[in-house]
Amino acid sequence: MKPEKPKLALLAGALGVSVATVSNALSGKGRVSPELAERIRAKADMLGYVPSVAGRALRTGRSGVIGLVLPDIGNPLFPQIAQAIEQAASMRGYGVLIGDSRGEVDGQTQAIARLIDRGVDGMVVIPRRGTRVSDIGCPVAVIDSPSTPGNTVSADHWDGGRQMGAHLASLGHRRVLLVGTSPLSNVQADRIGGLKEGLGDGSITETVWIEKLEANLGPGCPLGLVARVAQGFTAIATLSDLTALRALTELQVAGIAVPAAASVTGFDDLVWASVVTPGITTMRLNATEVAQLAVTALTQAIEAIPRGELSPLGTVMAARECVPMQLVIRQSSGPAVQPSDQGQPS
Amino acid sequence: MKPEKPKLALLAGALGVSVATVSNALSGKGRVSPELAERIRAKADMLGYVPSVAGRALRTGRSGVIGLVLPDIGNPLFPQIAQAIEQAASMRGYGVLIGDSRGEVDGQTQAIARLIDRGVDGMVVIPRRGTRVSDIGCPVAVIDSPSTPGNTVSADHWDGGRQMGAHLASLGHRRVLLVGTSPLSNVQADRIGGLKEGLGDGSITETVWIEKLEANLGPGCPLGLVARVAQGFTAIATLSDLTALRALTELQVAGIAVPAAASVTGFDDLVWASVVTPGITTMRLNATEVAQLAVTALTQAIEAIPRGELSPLGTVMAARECVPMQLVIRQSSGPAVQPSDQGQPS
DNA sequence: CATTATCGCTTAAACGATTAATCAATCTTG
DNA sequence: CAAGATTGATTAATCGTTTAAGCGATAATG
Repeated sequence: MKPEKPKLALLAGALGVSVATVSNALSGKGRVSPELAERIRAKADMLGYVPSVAGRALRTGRSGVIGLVLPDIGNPLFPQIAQAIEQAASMRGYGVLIGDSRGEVDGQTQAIARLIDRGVDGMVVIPRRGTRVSDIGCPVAVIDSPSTPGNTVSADHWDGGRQMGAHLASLGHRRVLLVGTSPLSNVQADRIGGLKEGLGDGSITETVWIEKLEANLGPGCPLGLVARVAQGFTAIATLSDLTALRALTELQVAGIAVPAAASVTGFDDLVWASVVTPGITTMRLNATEVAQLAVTALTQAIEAIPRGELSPLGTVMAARECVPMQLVIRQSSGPAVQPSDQGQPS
Repeated sequence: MKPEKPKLALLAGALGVSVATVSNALSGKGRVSPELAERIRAKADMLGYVPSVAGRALRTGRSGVIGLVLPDIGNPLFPQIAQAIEQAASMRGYGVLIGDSRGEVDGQTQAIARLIDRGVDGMVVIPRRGTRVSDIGCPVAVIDSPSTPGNTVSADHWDGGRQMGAHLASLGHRRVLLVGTSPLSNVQADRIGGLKEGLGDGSITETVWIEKLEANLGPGCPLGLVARVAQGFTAIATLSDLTALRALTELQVAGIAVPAAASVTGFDDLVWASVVTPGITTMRLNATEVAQLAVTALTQAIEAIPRGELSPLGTVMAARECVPMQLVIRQSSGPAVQPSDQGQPS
């Protein structure tokens, strides 16, 4: 009538053995006869025994929880990453605690501190652009761009750019406008580099940074793409699907058909890329794999720590990894308009 | 040279008092002379003392962590909610553990179970549409629509719909196409109801459910809006900004100017609503306030539980609350085209 | 056969915080 | 002024788990 919440002592009592034996049997660590171990395990999941996280954490000094810190949770990429991290983590028996920077300047540092106070065993950090994750007191896996110094896991943004550049080049685009938000982002810098490489030497590119534009014209200002197209740019290669969306609609209302009159490409394959008309050609970021690598590296680092001590030298991480991005061709990219058509927008 | 991690015993030793006194001083519970208490507090934050979550959790039976469960983390609304919840929670000293349904059918139940096993004190759940959150073993705050039975916190989706309907009506729209994804969603049902009310009796509406459409025509299929406009519909009122985006671009490529030839409205004020051209008129969901209410109710329920026992009767919650939505007028909605213009798309 | 190993399990000591119970001293009060 | 109330601190038990150390009994060894 009163099904007590099963703890080790209860199991031990029910089977007439000591708690230590039960613990050993369930963890498979000590020396327990196979038959007894089996009986114990049976009883355990018959009673639905679940070890108390608190008790274990107190004794072992590890909480079984990792933190997830993002510069800006509002980032449209967040859901994908969060989901993938959570999945990878829970597969390894870890929980995921949210660390939010709250948009404040040094929110990242504060968020990290809060997580440490909560006793996380380690954390995955996607650093605010420009910032480095300094030596905190626990293992950290950083997700950023491969060109970030330090041990990081990331998508191969450069190669992604290269693929996209090659795609556009193969469609005959020679004058391409590159549109990003901030030059301080390692990720965006990589993508730009790759794009230029992929487009090849025969191409002319120009780069527009939205942050700078908006500093003058106010947030949400037009990007002036119509004029650019008139100047002969046949493709707008953006560094994010959000920007691509902005570009796409800006061109559409001006009556410039995409991709007939100009191509538009994005990055990351966010939700809307596939539902708008025309569908946005983009580079898919395999968040699952990135997360898997990051979490694997992180948990390994965590479990490699001897016993009871904090991470000895701060950040400990497995080798840097890099996962490829995948080109997703939709309808927003098409053959370049011929030179004869240029300069005379109807 | 070796700054040991401060625990109660260390503080006690340094001040020549007992750990109990230190504990009492810091928690303000027992009886400690004001001067001693002050000295202790000073020493505490001079040494940077942070109570061990594990120790406290073990003793008190509460972890100081709440779970956040969403049907689909991929939901574009997720970032806002997650951020707001995290903020509200950490203000009350709680951490937030992610619970992901993984898109599986009964993922929600599994996610909840995992969170409970991790020892959360309570959880905020945004239920998968159609499902009810049954009696789990801890306090729960549900975020859904007000028409959901049970104790819930939510935005006033109905009134949001009403406001939007009134807005469109005031612009002269009489034939309005309603576009949603699934009729099973309480939220969407409310919004539809509100829209019809707001539009008034003089209006003719028709509802399109994307899920059904895609079941026949495949995912990402056109919504057939061009034909609808030709039939005399002057406004497309969607139940989500994602759908609004889909509608907007579909019309744009067909050469139907928004809002000159047809208005489009959305819901939720997601990131892209403000960056596309034309900006999408939408209803802003005040995630911060909803989160605040949910977390407040939840933590109160948690802290109301006597001592050491699980929630006695399962779900305990404060009164149902409802926060208003806010109309954000942008450029995608405008005066209805006159009847004389109807039926003859140029 | 006497001595060690090995096996299978138990004892008991942590981990760090909270809190009821206790106790000595000081303060009220009739 | 003696008996009780109050104050300010301490003692010790407890939460549930892990794990080093201990201890008979059986098996291996010279």
